[in-house]
Amino acid sequence: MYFAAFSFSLIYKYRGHPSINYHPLIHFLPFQSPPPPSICLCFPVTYCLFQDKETTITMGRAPCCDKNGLKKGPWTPEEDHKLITYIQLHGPGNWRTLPKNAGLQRCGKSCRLRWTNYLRPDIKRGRFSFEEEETIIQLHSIMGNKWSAIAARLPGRTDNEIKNYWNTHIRKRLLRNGIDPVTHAPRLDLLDLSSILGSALCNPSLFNLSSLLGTQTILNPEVLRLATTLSSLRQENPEMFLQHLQDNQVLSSQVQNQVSLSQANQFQNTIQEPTSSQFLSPTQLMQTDVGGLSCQNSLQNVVPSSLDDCLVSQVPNFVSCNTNPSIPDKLAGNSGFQPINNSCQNYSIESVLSTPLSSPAPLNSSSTFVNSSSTEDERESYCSTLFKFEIPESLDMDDFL
DNA sequence: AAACGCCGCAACCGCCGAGGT
DNA sequence: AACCTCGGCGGTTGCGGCGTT
Repeated sequence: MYFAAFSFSLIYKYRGHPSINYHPLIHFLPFQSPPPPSICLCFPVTYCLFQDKETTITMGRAPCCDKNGLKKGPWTPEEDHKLITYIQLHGPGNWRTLPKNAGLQRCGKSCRLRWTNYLRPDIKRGRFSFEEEETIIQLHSIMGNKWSAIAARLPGRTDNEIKNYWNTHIRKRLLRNGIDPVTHAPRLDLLDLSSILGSALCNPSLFNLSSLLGTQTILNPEVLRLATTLSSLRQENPEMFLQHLQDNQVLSSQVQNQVSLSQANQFQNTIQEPTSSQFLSPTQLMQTDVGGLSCQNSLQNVVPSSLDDCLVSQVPNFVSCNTNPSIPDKLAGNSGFQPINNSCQNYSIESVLSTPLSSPAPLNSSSTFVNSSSTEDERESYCSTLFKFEIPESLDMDDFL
């Protein structure tokens, strides 16, 4: 297969060379036979601009390149031109000898990366589509950081590009939605759980501390400690309870209003019992923005039957890890969310907490994406819905992979 | 307008398995 | 069998762009 570049019409601002506008390779025409000489002449090949050192081979293959004196860093248009020209004529591969033959003072590895990640003619550039993003998320939930495998199912996208896109866009969006990008499960540790507790504690009919404490093996100890403290205060000293909530910044404006109302009524149970029609399904819960976490929303529109229900909806992956016999009935299974990792062998709170680059800041930060376009917002909303998918039990992972 | 800090992404680094000598 | 490179991969880095102050 031969390729010939025929258009440099599109402008590309070359990285590292702000003053140079070019695109190294916008279009290629496939040829079933060698391209006509006129096209070949457009890209004259410069052979062997430098002489390789003599390499003495005592065992194994000769070294691919001598790292001394080889250029590193951003590629220049001239280098791209040479590499493209050479590969047009000889095809990719044989990267060890390619730099020498192409007249490049680069390591073969660098040439291969430049070609596969940037210059290859079938690379699709531009923004990822919804479909591509959905595919990436779904494949990542199955394959993990197997970027090459994911890229193999996204024509025109390179593993490097997908990896970058994941780390810079999808990953952050998942975190902001309270979804762990490693396990694809909701992350309680990064949510504003104090708001949950504040909301729940404001409504005694909703709060089941004993059940919550039964989850101590899987919940953040700090959350449990806070829950215990608040529960005690609520019973013993409602005013101090309110103060404690405020000190811990656990009250949103809605919650504060609710607490004030409750306080005025001296914590009499004035809140109507919720009706089943008021409940959000787990799927709906997943679709709510973390900033308006379901339990927080409970004081506005929807009231879960208990804090447990809320937790169950948010923590499907913890269910299978539960070893506490006091909670399986509640935690075991009324979530419509299909956990990705049914096995908890390799899963732990620590693993979640140690997620690289993760930080609570982006999750609740409103500044990170202040300038996000509406499209970005749409993607975020859309992203939340991506976790509704289910993996068929019949799926043969070996075949799939 | 300048300084600063964050973000995105191309490129590099280091590791690994396969295979050549 | 030992040693080596190649090709591929995932993780990380560094720099230019850009928005904010």
